[in-house]
Amino acid sequence: MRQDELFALVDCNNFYAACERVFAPELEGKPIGILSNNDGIIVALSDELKQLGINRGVPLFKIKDQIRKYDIRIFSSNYTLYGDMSSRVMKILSRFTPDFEIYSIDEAFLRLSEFRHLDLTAYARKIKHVVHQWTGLPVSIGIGPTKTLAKLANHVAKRRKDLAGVFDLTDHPRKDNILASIDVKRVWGVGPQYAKLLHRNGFHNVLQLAGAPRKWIKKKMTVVGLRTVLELNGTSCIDLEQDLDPKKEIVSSKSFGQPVTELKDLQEAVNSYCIRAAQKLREEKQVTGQIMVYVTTNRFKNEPQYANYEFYKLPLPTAYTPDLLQAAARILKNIYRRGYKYKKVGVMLSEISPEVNIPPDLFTPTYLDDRRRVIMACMDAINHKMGMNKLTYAGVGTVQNWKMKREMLTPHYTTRWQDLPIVKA
DNA sequence: TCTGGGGTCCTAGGACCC
DNA sequence: TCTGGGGTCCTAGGACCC
Repeated sequence: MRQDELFALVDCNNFYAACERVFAPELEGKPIGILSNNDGIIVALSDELKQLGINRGVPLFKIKDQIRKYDIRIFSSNYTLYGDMSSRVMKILSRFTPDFEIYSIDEAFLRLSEFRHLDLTAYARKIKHVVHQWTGLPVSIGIGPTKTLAKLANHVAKRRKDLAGVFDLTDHPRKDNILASIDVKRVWGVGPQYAKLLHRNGFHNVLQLAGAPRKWIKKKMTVVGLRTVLELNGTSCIDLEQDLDPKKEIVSSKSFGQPVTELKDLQEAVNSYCIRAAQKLREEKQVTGQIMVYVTTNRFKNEPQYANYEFYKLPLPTAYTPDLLQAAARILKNIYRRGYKYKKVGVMLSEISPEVNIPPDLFTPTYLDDRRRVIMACMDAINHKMGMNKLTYAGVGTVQNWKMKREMLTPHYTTRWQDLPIVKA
């Protein structure tokens, strides 16, 4: 716990919508919505779209009328584009301090404790300016003595237009008034459930939450909630996480573009997610000791429902795709029931550990010491060079009835030569 | 017709052991 | 009538994040 820290949270405004806009300037001023996988719900909105009263999470089909009426521009999510723009932003931020944490695709925490002699608001304005100039993306920056307060300052920076996107909450003369004007649900770490609980018990604004009895908070919101309250009071409990620690589980799952009933189609989808999960595993130089597969029908539909899952412990930790495909196929056969319309299947790898830690086995060759690892490395190298899944397994099928919907996808402007934008003189 | 995907952390409670 | 106690490990579930 420390009292003398200073953090900035840099957050790209409406990141996905802004990325689309960078390469299609005619979208300036237009309401924009970005869809989830399968084009199901709105996951990101431009300010113009928010002003129309549309919220994150609303299903596309529910706003069809408004789309026509207000000329709303809708896009499928283009993660290749967003990922590439994100790494550009992060690279720029790293020039301003080596002491920073990439928190999500569009956010980073910067430790500014060593910069306290500077005018931090001016410094943040400069960061904002450079990011915008070099990438075309607008960001907001909040500054505070803890990560939680920096997040909150960022919220204020976004909401109040007079601040021009930068706000420093540290030692602010009107800090209490500001905290008192913000609902607890805006606090990092307070989700819908805890917000309800807090409201029920008379804690409505952030100032009230900061003054809540610590014992009660710990009892009702565990140590996580307690940390949040301490952070609101200026005691830093959540440090930067710089060395990205290896993942503890890897999940690959997607809803289907249309209902799937046949085991064969489910099997293809499971195979394809399995292959993807195994690739991620090897990228991190990890092996897995346990695989889980689950299936579920569409819970929103008024038709027979079924959901099930099963774990399988692998005899030895592995990252060899065929091992996982075999295990997954066996699980799927166990849990599949004929007669249901399936909406989604998923694969989860857990008990993940670094490949160098595989225990030596006297009798069975492990993933490390036989040729399986070499084969995987070859496949990964080829796919990396030639494009995703140029080389794959017959098990993923060729028809792919389950494939997800992406009907409104923009080009891969930054990562595919043939999609490069053309400048007309 | 159409409702996302991928993560993390914490706790309670059961199983098991001595 | 009496029927321990404590430690550890595991898992499921609930909360959160973007």
